[in-house]
Amino acid sequence: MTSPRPLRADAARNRKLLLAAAADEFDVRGLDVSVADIARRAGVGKGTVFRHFATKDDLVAAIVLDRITALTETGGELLTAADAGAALLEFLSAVAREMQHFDLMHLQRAAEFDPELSQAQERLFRHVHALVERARSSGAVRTDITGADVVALMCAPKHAASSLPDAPPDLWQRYLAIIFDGLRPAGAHPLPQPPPSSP
Amino acid sequence: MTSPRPLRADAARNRKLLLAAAADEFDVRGLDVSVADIARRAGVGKGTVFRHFATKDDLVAAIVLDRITALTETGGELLTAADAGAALLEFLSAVAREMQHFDLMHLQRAAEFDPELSQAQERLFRHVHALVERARSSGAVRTDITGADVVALMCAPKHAASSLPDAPPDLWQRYLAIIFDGLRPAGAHPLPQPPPSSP
DNA sequence: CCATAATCGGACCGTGCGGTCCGGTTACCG
DNA sequence: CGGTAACCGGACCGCACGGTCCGATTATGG
Repeated sequence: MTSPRPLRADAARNRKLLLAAAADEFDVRGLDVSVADIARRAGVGKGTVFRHFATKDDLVAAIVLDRITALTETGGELLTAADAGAALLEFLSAVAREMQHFDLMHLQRAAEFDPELSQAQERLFRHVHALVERARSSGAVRTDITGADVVALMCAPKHAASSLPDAPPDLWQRYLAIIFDGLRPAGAHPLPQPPPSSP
Repeated sequence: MTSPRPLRADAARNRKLLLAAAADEFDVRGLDVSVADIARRAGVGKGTVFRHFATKDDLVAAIVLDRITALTETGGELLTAADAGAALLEFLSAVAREMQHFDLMHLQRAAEFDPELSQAQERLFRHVHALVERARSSGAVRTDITGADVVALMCAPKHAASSLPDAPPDLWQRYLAIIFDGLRPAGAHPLPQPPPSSP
């Protein structure tokens, strides 16, 4: 795809270092760490960053693309699991684990001008819809929610947990459990507002 | 408190214009609109902004303080409502309506160096705890959640809704309903992870 | 081992931000 | 109505960021 020439050895190594450093830094300190910081963390000059990724946005796009792809794969495997409800829960756990500080808003904005990322996003959302559909028809989740609803709520557990200072790193599991209980059919109350149509 | 001298007429007017313009701009375009934009929107020079609010953070603190205070008042009134469960739901609706783009993380960071804001936050959280306690002992919400859990989840509905592009402005009601169903005792599954201790 | 082409890295640039300053203006008070 | 103190606003400053450039360096193929 993007390999008209086999990268030189040190170049390939630096690229990996950069991706790792950037992923780390983004996860810990948010999306607006400076490129200089990332370069320093990778033990590399700032110019090297821009040789590999023309712009900072390209760098975050590369990382997000990796994670989206990984999640899509996970979702694909879970599509054939026996327990559809457990599969959906497992998938949402994977999202929380993988997405750290990236939430949908960032993804949407990044995908807006990157067709590759946009396609990856679409593939992921298609899997979410399928997982939800299976869980719905198996009776594991209520029938009045849609895939788009789950997409919207996907990042909520992680976000809720990290909005508290000094939160233990696994607290998101608690909020995923609460939200997932809200998705179950048992004791469900009718929902106001129609489901969103977009994704 | 902060009135050693009664503000001059035009100064008071400009201050109000500024607060309104800033609140608007923050809600629509997020927390990082430039001070210059806010000034222009208020029909005022940039210097005037800094005369009224020594720093940009002070400006957002003033707005957040207003909203926190309003929410605290709402919470206080709801504490004497007949239906404790409905009161909690109503309160969470008020939060979603009032908080727009401000989530807890911003609040925490702003409160860190502003004792007044920090106290206001504490008062608000105390009311949340009380509302949750009442709802719990009336059987409206499950017994294994705490006030801190609700604090963490407070901003989730709005955040989930606004993570979708082209979402209708009231979509948060749908996600509040889902999450609130997750807080009910009916069909609740045991929760992993202990509740957070912090707020 | 050398020629060469690709890569490296840090000095450098433009921009836009938060924040300061001061001459001109305007509201208050006697 | 005049003196004065407060306020207004925009020119200005320093800084940090994303992004560029080019001389030094290094991996690679013959």
